[in-house]
Amino acid sequence: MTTPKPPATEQPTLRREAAPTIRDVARLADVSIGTVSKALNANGRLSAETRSKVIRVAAEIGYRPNDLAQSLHRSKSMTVGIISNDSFGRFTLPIVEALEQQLADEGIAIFMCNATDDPARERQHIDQLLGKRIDGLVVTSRRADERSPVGPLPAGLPVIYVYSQPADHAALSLVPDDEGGARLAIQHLIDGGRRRIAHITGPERFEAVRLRHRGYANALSEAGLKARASDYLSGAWSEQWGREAVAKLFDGKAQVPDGLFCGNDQIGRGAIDALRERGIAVPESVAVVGFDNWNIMTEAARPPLSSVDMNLSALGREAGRMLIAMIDGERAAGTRRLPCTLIVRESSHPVTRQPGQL
Amino acid sequence: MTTPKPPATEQPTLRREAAPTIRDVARLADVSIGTVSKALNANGRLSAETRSKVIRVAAEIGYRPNDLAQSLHRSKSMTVGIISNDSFGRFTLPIVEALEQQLADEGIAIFMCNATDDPARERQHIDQLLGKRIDGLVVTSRRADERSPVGPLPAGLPVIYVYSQPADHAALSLVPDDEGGARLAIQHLIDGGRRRIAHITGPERFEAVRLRHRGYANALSEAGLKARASDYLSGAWSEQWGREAVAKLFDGKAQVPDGLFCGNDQIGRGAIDALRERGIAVPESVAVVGFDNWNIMTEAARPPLSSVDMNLSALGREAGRMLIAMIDGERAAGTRRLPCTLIVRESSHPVTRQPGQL
DNA sequence: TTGAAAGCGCTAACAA
DNA sequence: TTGTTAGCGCTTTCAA
Repeated sequence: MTTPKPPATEQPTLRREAAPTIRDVARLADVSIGTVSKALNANGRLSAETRSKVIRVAAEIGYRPNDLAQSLHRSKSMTVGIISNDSFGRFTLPIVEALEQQLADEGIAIFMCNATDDPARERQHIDQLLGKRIDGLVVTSRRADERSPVGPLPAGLPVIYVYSQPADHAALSLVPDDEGGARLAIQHLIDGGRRRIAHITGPERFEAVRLRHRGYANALSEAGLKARASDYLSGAWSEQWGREAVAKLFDGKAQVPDGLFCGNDQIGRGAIDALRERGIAVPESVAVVGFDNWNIMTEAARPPLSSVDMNLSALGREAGRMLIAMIDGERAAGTRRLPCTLIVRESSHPVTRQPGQL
Repeated sequence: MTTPKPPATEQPTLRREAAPTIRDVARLADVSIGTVSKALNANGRLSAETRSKVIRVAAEIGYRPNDLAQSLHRSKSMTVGIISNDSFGRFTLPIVEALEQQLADEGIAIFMCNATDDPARERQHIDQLLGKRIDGLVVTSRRADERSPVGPLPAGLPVIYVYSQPADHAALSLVPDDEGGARLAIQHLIDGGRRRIAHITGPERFEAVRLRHRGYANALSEAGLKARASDYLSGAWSEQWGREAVAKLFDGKAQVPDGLFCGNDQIGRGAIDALRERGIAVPESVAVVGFDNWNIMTEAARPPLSSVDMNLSALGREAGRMLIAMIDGERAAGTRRLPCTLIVRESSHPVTRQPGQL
């Protein structure tokens, strides 16, 4: 006999089963929905018996409250957005990582958005994030320079720029203290007995280049040393530029530097390579310090390269802390510069005495 | 006279204004909520007049539908999670970037989670993501090897492992075709006239090492060339190992290779450095090819290093495509290997003729 | 063409 | 101690 009803239209696709709801728990535990809520959120007073029964049933069927529904009610989504106007890279990464950890501990999830230098994409992402009712926004960048502020954003939405600064300085911005980092490097070189220190760095359109140069110049003059104009070389952020700059400083020169402060580790590594190829001993004749503490570079250099660490993880952690505070209602604005740290490796060991010796 | 009611408790904190709701639009446009919904979603039939009025009002007050509420209704959150059991690094990044772009185009946002080798943190993240009712999950890793599957996950939740494989092979996994990539490199070296090709690579506990070695060995034997056991050197993924391996292969040897296939670009660069320091011309005497096409390494090498590109962006894009398909109900499982590409640079230019010449 | 209302899953205030 | 219910903001069906 023929089937009276049409055959069930069986999908070849896997139908995703609906997640259990609080209603399911209530039915199975034979209590009301309100009771389940109380039991699971441990708020109202409830008999221990009922509570444990509800908890058991919930665990059995793998019940997990729907955050979407909760958020709708609490008008707090427990999510934040992080948007990069440049793709996530070497600098952004440690920041995001630390930030993520910090926020995860508070139960806040992160939406990751990348708008590679495309304002339209950025706008689109912001829109989407606002639709998702994020509780806060973090803006990062590949370089710490100023950028046009994101927006427009609803008033009161906590926003933090990390490794990035809004041109209008209206929001909180967390960046490394480049100038202080440079000072650390120079002070260290001076302490190691170096007296003529050159600075090989990147393009001057980078604020970091200007700030590090300032730190270099100030630290030198405070130590009574001269910062000669010819000892400052601005070029590309590359190993090749490091090598070229060494050629400029050393080839056919009677007076040469005994210390090199490089604007990043690639330049530093190029410089070390160039010095070695000239038979100039590092650190005996010339000490070299880089910037970024990018271990791929610092540890592959021969000898390993001392470098200034921007403590980007700390920057990320601080961003997380601040964002949480701001979500709780605190206000903050302006640029905050967090300290760098010097990591000493062989390339800048003192010439006169072993490290640790008097 | 004293104020009868207590002074308004003014918070020093910025109170975030509630976002406008559909109700606000309805009130201001003097229509019903249902009408607003119809007008904005362009579905039901409506007078053009009403529609445009609603749209205008919505724009004026900056109304943006609350995705949370929408999701609650549609039981689709338009979000996916991406979780890395290792922090997001050099390999994961291009994948995530491409994936993000792919999904953003569909209006899907990404939750980024990092559980650095901590199963408890991973579990916690998964929990959170399930609470947020993600529509899909992507698992990535710093290396493409097998890992214990994430979970338990609700049946039917689309899951893709990218640059990572679940040990149980129950889910879809997208990884680069390491073996094919190695073949490309070897074929290229052979085409360039090289006859004795050594393979310097990383630790054998990496599946990639074993697969690339297989590709190397097979490509050689298919070309009628011998893969000598002594020409296969497994060590660390470092420049230093590249240099050491060259010492082993060349120092005091009568018979030396004329081609070097390196397991990654750091090894390749170390090898090039070591060859140059021995006065062995690259590519004239020895051609070198690396793996990863990490431009920091390939372009800083002297000469620039040819390298196999794993097309991680393509991997990410494909993951995005597949994830969307799976969210739409498609099923997929098993390991899928995507092709690599060879990027030729000076380090492997043919010795007998200029490239492009017959 | 428009409005009213149920319901998505949850919380919290109030009633029993 | 437990149950009932309004409502978070939205979509959609049904009625007007």
